[in-house]
Amino acid sequence: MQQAKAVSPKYQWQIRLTAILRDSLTDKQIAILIASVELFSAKGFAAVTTKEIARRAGVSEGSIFKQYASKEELFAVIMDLISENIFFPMLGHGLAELFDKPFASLEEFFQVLLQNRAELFQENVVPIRLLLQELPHRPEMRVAFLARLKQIPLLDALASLRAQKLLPDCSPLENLHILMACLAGFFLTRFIMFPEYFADGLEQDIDHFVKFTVSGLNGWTKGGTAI
Amino acid sequence: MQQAKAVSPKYQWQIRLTAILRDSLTDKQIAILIASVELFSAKGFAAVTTKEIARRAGVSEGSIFKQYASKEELFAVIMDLISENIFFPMLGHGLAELFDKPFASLEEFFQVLLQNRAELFQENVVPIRLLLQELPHRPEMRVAFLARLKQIPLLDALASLRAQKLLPDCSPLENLHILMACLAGFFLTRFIMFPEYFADGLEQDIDHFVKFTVSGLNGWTKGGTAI
Amino acid sequence: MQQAKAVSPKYQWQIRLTAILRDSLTDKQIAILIASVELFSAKGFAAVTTKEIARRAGVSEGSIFKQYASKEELFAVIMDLISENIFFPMLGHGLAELFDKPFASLEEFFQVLLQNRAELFQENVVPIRLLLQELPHRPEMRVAFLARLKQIPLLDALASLRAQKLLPDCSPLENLHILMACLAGFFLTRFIMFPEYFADGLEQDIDHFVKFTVSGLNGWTKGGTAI
Amino acid sequence: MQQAKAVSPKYQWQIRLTAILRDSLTDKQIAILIASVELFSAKGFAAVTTKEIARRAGVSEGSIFKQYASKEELFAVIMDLISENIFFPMLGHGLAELFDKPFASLEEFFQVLLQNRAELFQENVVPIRLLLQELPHRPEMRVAFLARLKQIPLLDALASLRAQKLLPDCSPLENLHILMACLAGFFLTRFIMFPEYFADGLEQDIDHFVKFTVSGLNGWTKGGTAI
DNA sequence: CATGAATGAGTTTTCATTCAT
DNA sequence: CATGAATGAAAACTCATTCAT
Repeated sequence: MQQAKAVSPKYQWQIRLTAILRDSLTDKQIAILIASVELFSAKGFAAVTTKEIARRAGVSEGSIFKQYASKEELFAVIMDLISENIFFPMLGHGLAELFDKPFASLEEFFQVLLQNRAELFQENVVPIRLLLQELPHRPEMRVAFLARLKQIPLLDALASLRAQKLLPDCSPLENLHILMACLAGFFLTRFIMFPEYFADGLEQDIDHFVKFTVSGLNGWTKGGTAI
Repeated sequence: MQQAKAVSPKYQWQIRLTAILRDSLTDKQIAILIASVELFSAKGFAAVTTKEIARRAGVSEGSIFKQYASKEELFAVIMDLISENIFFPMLGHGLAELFDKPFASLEEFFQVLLQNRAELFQENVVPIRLLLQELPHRPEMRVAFLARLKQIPLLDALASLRAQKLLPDCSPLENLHILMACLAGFFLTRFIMFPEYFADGLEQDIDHFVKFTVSGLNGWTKGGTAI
Repeated sequence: MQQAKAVSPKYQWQIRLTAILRDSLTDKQIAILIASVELFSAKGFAAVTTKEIARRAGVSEGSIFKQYASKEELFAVIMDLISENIFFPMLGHGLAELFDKPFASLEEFFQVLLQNRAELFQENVVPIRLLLQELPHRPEMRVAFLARLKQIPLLDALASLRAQKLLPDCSPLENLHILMACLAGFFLTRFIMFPEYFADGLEQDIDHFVKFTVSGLNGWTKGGTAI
Repeated sequence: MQQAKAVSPKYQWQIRLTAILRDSLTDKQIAILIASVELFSAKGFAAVTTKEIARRAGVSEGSIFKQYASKEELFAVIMDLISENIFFPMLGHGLAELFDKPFASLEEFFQVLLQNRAELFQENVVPIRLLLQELPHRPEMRVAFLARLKQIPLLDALASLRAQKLLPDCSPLENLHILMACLAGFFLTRFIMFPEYFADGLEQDIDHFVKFTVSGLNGWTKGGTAI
C-alpha cells in the first residue's frame, strides 16, 4: 500500500547509512533501519513498537522480522551501525586535514575544531542521542564503547599540537580528561538535553567555550600544576 | 506474605523521601515509590513492569493502582518528587553556609563546593539519573525543569563571590553557562554515563577540574574578553 | 469522613424500604441498600462496583461485606426486597377500595385504575426498572417471578367487575393476557425505555389508552368472539 | 488451532450480518461479531468477558483487539450494526408488498402484518434483545434510536390504509402511539421477558391481539373521540 | 463495629512474533 | 519475497473480598 518512506531533507547520517547499506539491503530494509533509529532516538528502545517502525518505514511488520530475528537484534544491529559508522567517524572526521593546516594559536585551532564537531553533531544528533541514551542501560555495550573510545589516538593529536607549538610541552595528560568531559557537557546540554533552550547563539557560545578552555589549559600549565 | 522491602543501607534520597512521605503514605506505598525510582532509573520507564515494581517493593500489583491510576501517573508523581525534593535541593544544599565562610581563593571555594556537590550527587545518583534520562523524552517536563532551573539565584552567588574579591568584577555572565555545562559534563560522564570507568580518583579529578575551571575563568577575564 | 447519604426528596420506594428495614438494619445498612438499588437500576448489576456503592451510601466498602457475603448476595436480597415490598404491592395497592367504589362505567374505572398505577409506577420506577431489566438474565428469578405473578387474583377482579355490570358476562379470559401485555407496553415504553420522550402528556395518554382498551374489550365481546 | 465457529442452524440475523460483512471482514472477524452479539444479548455487555467472546468465536483474544480498540468500541459497532441492519429493516420489512395487496378488512391486514413481524422478531430476538436491553443504560444511543424511530413513515402507512377504506378517515393519530405501545408490550413480554412462559400458542395470541386492537381502533373512532 | 489499605484472581489491552496467502 | 491477520504470552489495570487496626 504505502511506499517506503521517501525522506527528502536527508540528514548526513541518513545519507551515510544509505550509502553503506545500499549494496547489502533493499530500500525497504534501509527504510526500516532509518525509521528505527529515528523512533528509538525519540522515545527510547522500549517505548517503540515494531508496528510503529513498520508504519514509519512504509513496510509491513513482517518485513522487519524477515531480516531480524527479533526487535532486540534489530536494535543491536543499529547500535553497532551507529557506533561504527556515525559516532566514531564523527569524532575523528577531517582531523587529518585539520592537523595539517597551520594555525596561529591554540584558540584558532579549537575554534575551527569545535565548529566542525558542532556541525557534525547537529547533523547526526538523532543517532548519537540514541547511542548515548541507551548506553547507560547496557553494561556490555558500555564496556565495548569505552574500549573503542580509548583507541582514539589522542596522544598523537597532543603531540601534533605540541609540535606546532600551540600547546606547551609541559601540559599534562590529565587535562585531556577534563577537557573531554567539558566538551561532552557542552554538546550534551546543548544538543541532547535542552535543544529548545539553546536554539541559537551557537557560534558565540563556541567562542566563549574556546576562550574558557584555552585559558583554562594555559593557566593550568603556566601555573606549573602539571604532573 | 512478603514484607515491604527493608532497605538496610539507605541512601540519602531514600531517607529523604521516606521522611517527606511518612505522614501521607503507608510504608508499603513508600516502598512502591522507592522501588519504582530504583527500577525506572536502572532500566528506563518503559522497560519496567508494574509486576517488577510490586515484587521489589514487596507488595501486590493492586497496591500500586490503588494509589496511582496508571503507571504514567506513578511516574509523573515520582518525577515531581525527585525534582522538588532531591535534585533542586541538592543543587542549592548548604550554599548559604558556604557563602558565609571566608575563602582564601576562588580555587579553595570551588574545591569545597565541588566536593560537596559530588558527594550529594553520588548519594542521589539513582533519582538524578532517572530525572535526567527521562527528561529528553518529555518536552513538557523539560520545559518545567528549565523554568525551575532559571529560578536559581546564580547572580546572587556571583555577586557574593565578587564581594569577597574571589572573582574579578569584570567577569562576564556568559562564562556561567559555560561553567555549568562543564560541570554537567563532569558529573554526567563520571556518575551517570561511565560510572565503572571512573570508579576511583574522584578527589584528584575534582582537583584537576577546579584548577582547569579557575584558570579558565581567570584567563578569560584577564584577557578582557568580558562583555 | 462522609455521612450516610441523607436523601431529602425521598421517593415512595425509599420511604417504604426504610420503614420496613428500620428495625433490623442500621442507617448505614439501609443506605447501602438504597444506593445499591439506585446504581443497579441505572447501570445494571455487572456494571456497578462495590466501591461505587460504598461511596454513594457514604460508608466504607467493608461495611457492605459485613452484612452480605458477596455482591451477589446483596443483589439477591435487593431483588427479593423489591419484588416483595415494592413491585407486587404496587400492582395490588388500594385495589380493595377501588373495587368497593361504584363506577358508572368500565371506562371510568379504568381511568382511575390506570392513573393510580401510573403514579405508583413513577414513584417506584427505580426499583421496578432494576427488577425488570435483571429478570431476563436470571432464569430462576424469572420462574419465581412468574409464579408470583400468577397468584394475583385477577379472576376475582374480573368477577367483581362483572358483578358491577361493568363488564359483560361473556368476556373471555384471553383478553386479560392481551390487556396486561398492552399495559406493560404502555408503562415500559413510557417510564423505562424512553422516559425523556414521554416527559409530559401522561394524563391525555392515559385517556387515550383507556378509550382504546375499553372499546377493544367491548368490541371484542360484542362481536361474540369470546371463547 | 481451533476453527472459527461453524454455526449450522443459522438464524436470519446471522445470515444477514455475514452477508453484509463478508467483503470487509475476515471469517474470524465475523465470528467475533456474532459471538459478541449472542453473549452480550444473553448476559448483558458488562457481564461478558473478551475471553469468553474469543472462546465462543474460536479465535484468540488478540484478534478482537486487532480490529477494535476496546471492548466498548466493539460494542458500539455492534449496536450500530444491529440497529441499522437488523432492527429497523425488520420493522419495515416487506411492508411495500403488504400495502399493495388488497385486504378484505383491517383485521385481515393486521393479522398478516403481525404474523410477519412475529416471525421476523423471533428470527432476530437475539440482537433485538441486546439492542433493547442496553438502550436504557445509554442516553446518547437512546436519543439516536428515537430519532431514527421517528423517521419511519407511519403517516404514509395510515394514508394507505385509509385509501383502501380499511381505516375510517377520522381515526386519530394518537391511537398510533397507543397501538405501538401495545405492540411493543406484546412482543417484549412474549419474546424477551418471559419467553418460556409463552412457549406456544403464538398464532392464537396474535388472533386475540388483532381482534382486541381492531375493535379498539374501531370503537374509538366510532365514538367520535378523534381529535 | 467501622474502616480503608492490601490482596490476588481475573479482565482488558498490548505487542513481538508467526505464518498462511 | 511481502503482507497483515492471527496468535499468545505478558503487560496494565480492575475489583470483589479480606483483614489488621
